[in-house]
Amino acid sequence: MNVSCPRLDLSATGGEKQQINCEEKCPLERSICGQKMMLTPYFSVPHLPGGDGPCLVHSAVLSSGCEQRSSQLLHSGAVGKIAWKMSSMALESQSLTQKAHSKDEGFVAPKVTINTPNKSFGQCAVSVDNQLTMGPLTTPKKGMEVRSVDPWTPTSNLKMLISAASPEIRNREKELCVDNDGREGLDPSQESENGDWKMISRKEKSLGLLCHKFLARYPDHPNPALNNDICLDDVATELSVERRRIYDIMNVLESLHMVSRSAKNRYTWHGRTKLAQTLAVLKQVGEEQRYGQQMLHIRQRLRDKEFDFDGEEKENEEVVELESGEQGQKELFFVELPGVEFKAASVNSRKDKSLRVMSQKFVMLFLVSNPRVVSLDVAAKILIGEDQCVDQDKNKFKTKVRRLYDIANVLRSLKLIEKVHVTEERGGSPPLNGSAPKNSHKLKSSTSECATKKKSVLEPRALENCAKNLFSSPGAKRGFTRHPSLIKLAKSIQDDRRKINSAPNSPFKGAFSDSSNTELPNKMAQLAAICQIELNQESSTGADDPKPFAAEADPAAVRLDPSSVSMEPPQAPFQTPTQETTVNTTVHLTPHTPLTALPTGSLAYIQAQCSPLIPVLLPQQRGGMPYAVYLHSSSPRPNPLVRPQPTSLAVRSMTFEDKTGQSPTGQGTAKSLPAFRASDVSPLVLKRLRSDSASDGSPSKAKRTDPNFKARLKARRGTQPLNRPSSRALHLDPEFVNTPGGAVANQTLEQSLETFLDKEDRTAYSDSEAGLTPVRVVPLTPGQLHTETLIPAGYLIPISQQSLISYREAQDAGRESNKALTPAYLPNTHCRQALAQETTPTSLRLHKPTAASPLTTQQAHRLHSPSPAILNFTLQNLGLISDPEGVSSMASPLALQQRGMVFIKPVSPVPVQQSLSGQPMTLFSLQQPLMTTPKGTALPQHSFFHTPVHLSPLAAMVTPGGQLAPNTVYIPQRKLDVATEES
DNA sequence: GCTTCCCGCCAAGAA
DNA sequence: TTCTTGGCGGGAAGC
Repeated sequence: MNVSCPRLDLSATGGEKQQINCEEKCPLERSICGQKMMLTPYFSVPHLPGGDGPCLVHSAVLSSGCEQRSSQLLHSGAVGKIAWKMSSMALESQSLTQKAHSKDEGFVAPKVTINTPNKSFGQCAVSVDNQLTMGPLTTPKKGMEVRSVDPWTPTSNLKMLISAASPEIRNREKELCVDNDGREGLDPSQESENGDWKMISRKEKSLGLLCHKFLARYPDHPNPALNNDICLDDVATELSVERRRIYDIMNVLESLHMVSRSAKNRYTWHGRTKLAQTLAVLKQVGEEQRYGQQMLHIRQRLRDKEFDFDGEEKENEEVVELESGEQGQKELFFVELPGVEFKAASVNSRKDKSLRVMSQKFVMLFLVSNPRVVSLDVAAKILIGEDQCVDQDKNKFKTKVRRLYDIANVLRSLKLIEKVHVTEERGGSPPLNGSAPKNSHKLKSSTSECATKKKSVLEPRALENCAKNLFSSPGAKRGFTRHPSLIKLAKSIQDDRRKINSAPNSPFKGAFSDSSNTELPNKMAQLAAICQIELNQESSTGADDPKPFAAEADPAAVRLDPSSVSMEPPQAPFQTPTQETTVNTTVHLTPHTPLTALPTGSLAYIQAQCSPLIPVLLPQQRGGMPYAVYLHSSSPRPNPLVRPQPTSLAVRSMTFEDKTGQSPTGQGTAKSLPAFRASDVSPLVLKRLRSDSASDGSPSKAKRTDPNFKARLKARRGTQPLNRPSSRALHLDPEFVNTPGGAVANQTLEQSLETFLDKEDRTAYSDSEAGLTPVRVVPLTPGQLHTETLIPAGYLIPISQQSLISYREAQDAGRESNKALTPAYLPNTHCRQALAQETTPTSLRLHKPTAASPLTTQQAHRLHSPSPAILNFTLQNLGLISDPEGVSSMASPLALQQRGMVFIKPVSPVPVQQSLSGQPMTLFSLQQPLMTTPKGTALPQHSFFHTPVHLSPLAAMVTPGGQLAPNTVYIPQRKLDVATEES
């Protein structure tokens, strides 16, 4: 059967945006809709709420079909400062062959076509046939829906993709196939009668999966010249769902301007062509709405609750939250894009509660939050506040959360956000008094989450990681971490580790076995040393260290996937403008940072960036997309910038990464902060904010062991925010805005950002001098992951090669920009040159440019060398990186030992330099001591394996005074925890 | 027990 | 009046 639907082949329109009469062009369409469709002309001018006028700032390049070219220009560095690269998920690029192929061509027709020569004529594959024979489609009635299981339909293709990606679903699909053998054509209602439909797992009927199916039908970048019309009836029929569900999807997609309502029951598919533009606009609007501010308030309240053991406080806080939420907040309606006419049916009647509006607001929260982790709870509160609902009750909150789940699921399908495990970083207040955390259920939830979800990725280590989380959680009561049963568990885990380490492929087997016996005591002794070191360091550098703003994670976070917008495989070594803008920022490594060589590996010790995660790069896996596996480190990490130690609570969360590659801090926060300090903000609020940030600089757990430090901490207690991610957190992917248009669109934002950054840094300094921790000092680098709050436990985070490369570029640019910076700004820059190429530990084989290669050697390194960002990220997480001015004591080999993290080559010892010549290097995650409470000062190093390497960034990093030592240094190593993707 | 979110009722509004 | 749209919350699956 070959159904030729003009909807899929309207190239005859010549690319003109014109009114298309279905009756003329599409017999099928005629029979289906018989109505005119208007391809959206891009003329109208949006009026952004709170804005002074039309928001055309971000619309310059994007719109209609110029994106592709713009993208190329941006990637080549010819245009703009921000290159929103379209990276792709390996899955997408590999599986969606048709889609990817289409993308390569720039524009493609909607994949609605069902051209299935081999299609079987089973009863189950009848959607199109039925359309042809049934005449005009009407609203599907219950029982009329047909399950489209034809293997050659787009939906089936999607199923294949999903099946390939998920063994669980694959198995389920197999079962379904078996079931359908005898009952093909059964519609959901019929199956329901038979019980089959209801037997289908709830997950398989999820809105996210449905959205996946829906998205698989259409290209990311449709040719505007073609008819990209969407008939809801068709979709509902072919996806075998009720239209109600389709509305949910469409509303969210509409909020992102991926679709636009063209007529009743009809939408026009825009794909991701406008996504970047939309996100840029939303970001701007979000900043205007001061969502970041509101989130801070709410988070602060939540943190206050944590410290307040009086449950009655809750009600009062609710009121305050509402007030704060209403503060300075303007009523926000649907944000339109230039040229996008909004035709929602009930836009005027329900817009305030519309799912699309909620979706936009939700996305805004990600865009303006730093880190881009948004708690559903917080989001719900904000949304409720906007609704001016004073008498909010739990029901309303629950309803809001339900809707947010719906939205989040769709956004996840779009790969704009993703759920992540977030370690509960209870920054604030280490229970010095030994009191138990108020939120014990969260602890349970976290651990449960860890035990279950991490299992899928790191199953062998699931329990271990959970235990590590427990021990690494500063927020958790220490007494708990010392509980004998946990210690016993830790030992058990260590035994397991020994077994793993004793594996034949472990190059350090002997060393580890030797040290295993004394490992625990030694580590504890080391921890004590760390306490002292960090305390000293804090004294010397103290508040000068850049601190992430609003680092606390909320209970449920979503994260934007770097590949969400892009379908292109990461490849280009071009520097993104966005990253260039971050040159002045402190080097903040994230899993999304480039795996480039370390030509100038600027390494900085960012105390606040310490996280319990040990990122392990898994380069070039899955279609060339490197992944980072985050393993929780159990070691006590000095984390002055972040709110104290994360509790070991790894709660399920979602991250929404900023795909703009822009630092949330740098933009959302930076831009919002000035307003914060404006006169319209009460001193109390400002103080709270500062105190909030102060928590970012909260001492590590190790520090807390110091009596003096405890006293200091105690004095500050109550003002320190909890860096505790909520159980419902979403994280926006840094790259989600990484689209060409977005780059241009955000250019303006970026330009204005630097001014704020400088301001903020200065302020931070003054705050530090005043005894307050700077609100925000760490401008995040593109694609960076806010480690202190965003701690995906056990997730494989795809790393865009592009972003990685971009990071390198950003660093380079950053160094140059730093030269021009005022001295006041420099201290917070934390960028330092290093003998990158010679010393960079790498997990990637260096690319040797050929004569024909247009790439320079440096570029080649950028492409294939390990990213300093990764290194920084890791080291920062481990607290091993020191800033140029910082005390170098932390960066001693001992510190490395204590952190238990090291970059090593499979064949060790070998100078890193050699590895750079083409030999692959592997990044290993070394296990951390489970015991987090340092009790001794003895620092036995003999138990550690040392890998002599030539001076590396690592070595340079650990060199006191920031001086590069031209000597080979020994990198202490501990147990090997070979983190592979399979692990 | 809590989180997550599917499901479908039913109301508002458009046709 | 019919149909579209989608707000809303019960309640169950899943953890």
